[in-house]
Amino acid sequence: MGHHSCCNKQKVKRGLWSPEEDEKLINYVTTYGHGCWSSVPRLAGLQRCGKSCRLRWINYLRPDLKRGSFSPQEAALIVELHSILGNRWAQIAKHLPGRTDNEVKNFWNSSIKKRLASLVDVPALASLVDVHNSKPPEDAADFVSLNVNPNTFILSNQQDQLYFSPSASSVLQSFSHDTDFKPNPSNENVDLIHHHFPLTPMLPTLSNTASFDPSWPLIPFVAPKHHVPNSSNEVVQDDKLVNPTAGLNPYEYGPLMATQTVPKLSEILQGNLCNMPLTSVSLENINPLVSRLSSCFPISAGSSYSHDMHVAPNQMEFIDAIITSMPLSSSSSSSSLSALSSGQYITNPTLPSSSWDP
DNA sequence: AACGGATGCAACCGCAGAACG
DNA sequence: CCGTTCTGCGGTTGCATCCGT
Repeated sequence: MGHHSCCNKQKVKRGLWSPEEDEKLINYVTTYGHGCWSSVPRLAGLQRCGKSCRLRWINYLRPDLKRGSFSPQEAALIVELHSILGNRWAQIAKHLPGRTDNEVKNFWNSSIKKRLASLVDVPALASLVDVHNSKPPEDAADFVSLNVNPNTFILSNQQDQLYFSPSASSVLQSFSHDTDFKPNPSNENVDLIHHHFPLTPMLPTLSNTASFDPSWPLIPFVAPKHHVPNSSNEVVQDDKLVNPTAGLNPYEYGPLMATQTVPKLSEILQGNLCNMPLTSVSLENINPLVSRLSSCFPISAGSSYSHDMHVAPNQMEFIDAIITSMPLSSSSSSSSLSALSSGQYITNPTLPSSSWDP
């Protein structure tokens, strides 16, 4: 293996840094700034390459580093951000003050991944990890849903991402019960995570099989006024969804009861879009998503836009939150919806948009 | 106590893109 | 423009430590 160009010019030391080397680097950088890293080792009196100095400073010596164990809140935030950003550790680390990309990456690989692994059966996870670590072909299907618990993981070929359903919140719980973790009461994200993590949605799988995940939070639905069951296997009891696996179109029934299971986000979105009163999104803009979703579900999207349908306020909040919390939402809700419909993003519906500031 | 596997993490590598001359 | 250098990033490695036997 060849070394970096700056390392070939002179004999450089490698491996762990000694306290003396650290002191030299700290003294130099705090006094003069790093400037051009390639000249730092010479000026600081270090027999290291500039790249090594930079890495040591950024990952270990910087005064603003937090160090120490990750808090459960930080862990939850990492899981959340990873579900959105994938392995873009530098981007994730920007949301965690005092943490480096290297630290976040190591934490993910050593701790979170294992905890998530404990949530699913081992052979399934193995295939998941293999798939996730490989680059999907360009022409692959938009989604590769894994044959585990389809509500637990979903893979997108757009960003090589692993998505988690709210069942992943048990990861957070596992961290909370871990005595290694030191809660950080000053973390301003505590409330955010506590309240919003359980609401993390997932993108739809390309499956029209009815499904549900008992861990999904309660998300109320309001049935269309005029709905008439159109197939023999649609069953309504007391105007409430009883069991999505019984062949129902769960988005057409409601409200759900606390004791009942809740459908996938795709079903939720379908229900919301069908009831959408066009307050914030035009039909043109939602068409890509509707057409995609309708390809998965046996209803006609075109015939479902009815202005007199009931729309619960929290339904619109839910959809609006999804739309506005997307990274691209500030420029174009159309592109955001397109991105969602093509599987590019998964987002926390109630995450404040400020969290996405670059 | 000794050993070996597992784990955590600092550090390195190669690559891509930006900056520079 | 174009070649070179620098910077930043993600993947990987290697070693110290931990832990179970």
